[in-house]
Amino acid sequence: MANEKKINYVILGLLNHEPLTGYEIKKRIDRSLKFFWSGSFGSIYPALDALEADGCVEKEEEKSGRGKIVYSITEKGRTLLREWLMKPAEKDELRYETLLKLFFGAELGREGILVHIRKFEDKIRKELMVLEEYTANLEKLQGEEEHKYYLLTVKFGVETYRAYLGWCGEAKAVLEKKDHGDGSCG
Amino acid sequence: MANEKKINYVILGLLNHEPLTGYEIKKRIDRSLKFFWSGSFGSIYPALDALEADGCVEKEEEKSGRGKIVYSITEKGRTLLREWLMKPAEKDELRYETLLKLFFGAELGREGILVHIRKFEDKIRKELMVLEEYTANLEKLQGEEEHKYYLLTVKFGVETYRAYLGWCGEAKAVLEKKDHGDGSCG
DNA sequence: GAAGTCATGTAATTGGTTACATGATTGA
DNA sequence: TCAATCATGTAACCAATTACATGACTTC
Repeated sequence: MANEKKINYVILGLLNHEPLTGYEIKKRIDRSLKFFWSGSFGSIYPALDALEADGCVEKEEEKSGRGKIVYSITEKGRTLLREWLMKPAEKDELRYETLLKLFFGAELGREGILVHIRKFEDKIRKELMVLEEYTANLEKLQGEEEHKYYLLTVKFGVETYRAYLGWCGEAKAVLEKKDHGDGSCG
Repeated sequence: MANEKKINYVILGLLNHEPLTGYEIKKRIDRSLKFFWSGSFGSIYPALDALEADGCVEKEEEKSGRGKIVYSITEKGRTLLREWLMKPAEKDELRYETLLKLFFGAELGREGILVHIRKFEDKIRKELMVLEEYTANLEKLQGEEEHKYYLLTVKFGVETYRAYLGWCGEAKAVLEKKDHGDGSCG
């Protein structure tokens, strides 16, 4: 009941918008929550079972076709979701291996670190383009209450990614300066 | 040997700078890596044992006083660290419960979401002040190669946190507009 | 008919945290 | 003397991922 598996709330939150299969839940996570949350099939399916046993969701098995299992939220589930939403967020956590390597950069040296930064920059640039596309689409499509909140999370992504790119430029400038060497000129 | 416990590299990276006790390693993590990495005693002490058994670190037990155990890195450890540093970063991951709640904000409503955003803003504002202090100190103290990389990670934090605060302002503006209600005026 | 996606699930593992237990040293 | 911090460690737990297994439907 009151366990703290966040995947439960992710599922309830998504089902609160529309009935979905486990597979579709996974897709939603990978598309819309991707940059601030994740979840695997290995956690989704067992969580759906548990939520159903608990009466928080209901399942409907399709008789024809592939026999997919569509879940929808119950009143009990909605209450649980609402209770969780009202509680303060417990953990906002960033875990960037790139920064960890950068922190220990003295052992690797300037050039090696630049490789990491350029790779990071590329990845962010691509993801930013996607998020900017989302922004444009969502801004056209305003109206539904839900879209407003979705758009805010996307804008969060856009602004932090822009800051990342600004930082990448700065970091490269610092490291590409050749005036005080690290022994590389022979 | 080739297991992927990141805590091993955190420890090796820190010991590469200076010999430390397990307790001091924990302090370093909580002070300097805090905003992009974490680690508990429950992972540090066992990892130190394993690294020692592996010949990657050496321990020296203080005979007098508290009998603390000071670890230092070996050549093998340094090699392992260097190998890891050269590999591309595998995972840069952000997991913000605040954004998750925001995403499902339609169920909670405007006021509830504003509470989360204000709390988030406060936390970030405080952390930003700390990071800005670090920046000032590190900029004075330039010279050591290590400080340059440390400073870059701090600057990353400063710029992303500033972007967060900018976004908070924008988000509050969107949600505080009272013109299109959510049923709150009776 | 092959590749790709849709679709559901399980078992083993993992990397880590939390909570607990213990005790020495330091400083008000 | 009392609280805070220094200091080391372990056992229980935990949420989640990875890898695997299976098979139906769709599209070229």
